[in-house]
Amino acid sequence: MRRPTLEEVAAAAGVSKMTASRALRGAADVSKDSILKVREAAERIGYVGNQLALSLSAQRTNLIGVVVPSLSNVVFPEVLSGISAVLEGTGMQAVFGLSDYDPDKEREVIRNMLSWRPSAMIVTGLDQPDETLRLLRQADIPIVQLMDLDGEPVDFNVGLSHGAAGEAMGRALLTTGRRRIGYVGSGLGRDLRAAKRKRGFEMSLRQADLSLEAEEVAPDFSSPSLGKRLTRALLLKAPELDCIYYSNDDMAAGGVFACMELGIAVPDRLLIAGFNGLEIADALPVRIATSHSPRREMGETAARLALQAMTPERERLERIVAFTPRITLGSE
Amino acid sequence: MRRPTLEEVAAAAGVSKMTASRALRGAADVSKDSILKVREAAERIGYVGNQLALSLSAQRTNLIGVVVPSLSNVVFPEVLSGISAVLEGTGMQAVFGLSDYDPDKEREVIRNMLSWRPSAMIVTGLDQPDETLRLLRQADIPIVQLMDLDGEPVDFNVGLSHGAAGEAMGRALLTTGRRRIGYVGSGLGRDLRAAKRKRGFEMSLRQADLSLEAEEVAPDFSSPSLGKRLTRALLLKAPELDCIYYSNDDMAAGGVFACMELGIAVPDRLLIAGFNGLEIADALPVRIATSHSPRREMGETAARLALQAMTPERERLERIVAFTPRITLGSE
DNA sequence: ATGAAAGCGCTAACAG
DNA sequence: CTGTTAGCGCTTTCAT
Repeated sequence: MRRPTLEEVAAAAGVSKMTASRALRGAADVSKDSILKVREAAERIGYVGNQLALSLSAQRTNLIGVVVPSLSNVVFPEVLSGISAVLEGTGMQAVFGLSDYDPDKEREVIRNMLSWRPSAMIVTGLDQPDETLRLLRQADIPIVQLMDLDGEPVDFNVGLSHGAAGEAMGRALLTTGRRRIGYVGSGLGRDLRAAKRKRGFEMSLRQADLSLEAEEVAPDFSSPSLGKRLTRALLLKAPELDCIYYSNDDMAAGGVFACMELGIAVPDRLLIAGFNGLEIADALPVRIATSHSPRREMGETAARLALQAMTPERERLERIVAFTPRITLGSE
Repeated sequence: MRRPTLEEVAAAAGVSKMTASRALRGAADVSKDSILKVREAAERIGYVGNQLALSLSAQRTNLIGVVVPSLSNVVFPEVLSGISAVLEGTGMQAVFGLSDYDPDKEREVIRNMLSWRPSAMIVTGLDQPDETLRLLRQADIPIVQLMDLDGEPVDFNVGLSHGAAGEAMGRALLTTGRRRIGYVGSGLGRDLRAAKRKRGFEMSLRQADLSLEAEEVAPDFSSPSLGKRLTRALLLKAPELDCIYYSNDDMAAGGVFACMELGIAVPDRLLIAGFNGLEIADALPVRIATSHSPRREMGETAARLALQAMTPERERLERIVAFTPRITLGSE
């Protein structure tokens, strides 16, 4: 049994398809009487409009495609929440896709999304392969590239420079007098932004004629457990470190736990530095240093930009919106 | 400039629209030669199929609608990852929506999704208002209700009984000899499943002629920080507690942090019990009790069920798939 | 204020 | 193996 169509609503209300269509969309130039009859009929029949037909006919959709690498890292759910919140009530609707940090998968996800003819796309990062970029350009819709800033955007760009963020953290840590510095990270092969932070960090050390004394990296996904394990391994190799930089706060939290178990005073003897400014960092019994990335704001900004870029206002918009993470060093 | 259509691909390849259509979909009964020509033409022109037209014409979509209350609680991203993973490669595509724990918003999100004519829906919980249930039933597609088990499902149901989970945790804690028991929770007004766990937990206490000695609840969203604050408040009111049950592991982690700062030995002096079995519980420097909920598996199962329910196999499927969370008490 | 006609881009069904 | 015809359910455009 098929779902009721607009035609059936119209018949039940005793008007034409067009009048029914206008009435339901709240268009001007429809008599109060028709509106009432149509609304009533639609309600009674249980009519739910068909967006497929609507979008095909109107030659536009209310869809904004959003592609993120994963949902396992809390950062991305937060970005998505920001996007959702801004879109709420605008009539536009976000559609999410996951790339699993895989460029091929990302390309296919994007291709799939484009086949729904979204009115804009928001994608993570600037490092897409050429073919993916070509797909996006040919779509001829506003494209927002999100999170990163170190590269050439296709269209719009909202994010922060991870290279600069790593460098800034390095300089900040050096001001505290720390000199024996180690690094713990994970998934640098796929998490290009974490890798950029590490490079920036190392550059700041070089400028002070220092370098990483020891590092421990794993290909796995980041987690407090992994951070804890790698920290133990690192401290075994290099017990005299007075500071460790982590690929992110999840890993850094694990570092804190390792230190608690080992009886190492944080931050007095060992300073722990992460990235993101996650909620958990606030709750920990000791303070860590971190860069607060405005994840939700970046999502909100991207969504707002996408909306504006669909209007004539488009030409007057800034193509690049740069955020700067705020560094806190904890109790030091 | 409009995007190229199938017609243009066909023209470029020197065949008819239908042959082009068949060639691109890899249908049988198309000559090798046509396939090659069409593929080449599509590639050259940069053709991306139009799902709107496809779905409208074929009278079916490859969409599965998924509605969850939020992405802030890591549990839901994990569920979504499970769903995504199962759908990968099946040609079906998940579309996510957020209800923000608001029944009205949930209804509108579901109504919106249904207007895209998804082939199945997966929604969180069993406690939808009648009107929402009516919408879902009238859609005449497989409906999977997820996470919860305490209630009457519309169609299919995958989850666990939160009442039973709370009760089981209560009984387990009692076997450890704890008698002075407190509770810390948040958002029980909207998080109906957490409220069910609390009720089950209290029931198990009553059966041992006990009751909660003290409790601290807040309307906010759960987080380690909130758990820490409420734990401090609770211990001020009731310092002799030997056990605290939390609405979930995020809150329980905050409880651990509070105890560390207060110098309270966990679990020796105070046993901390949460719910979910989150990754962070493993990394903490002390052990907490928790119920391990198979979140990813529930998502996978729901997706698998939705897929099967779209086939003739539908009649032979179990309507209810019950999971039982595994309880671990930590070092006790 | 309302309606009729045309068409969005594709596939199902039938013919060749 | 390939093409033709007839929609899918809606909106746009043009009449009235």
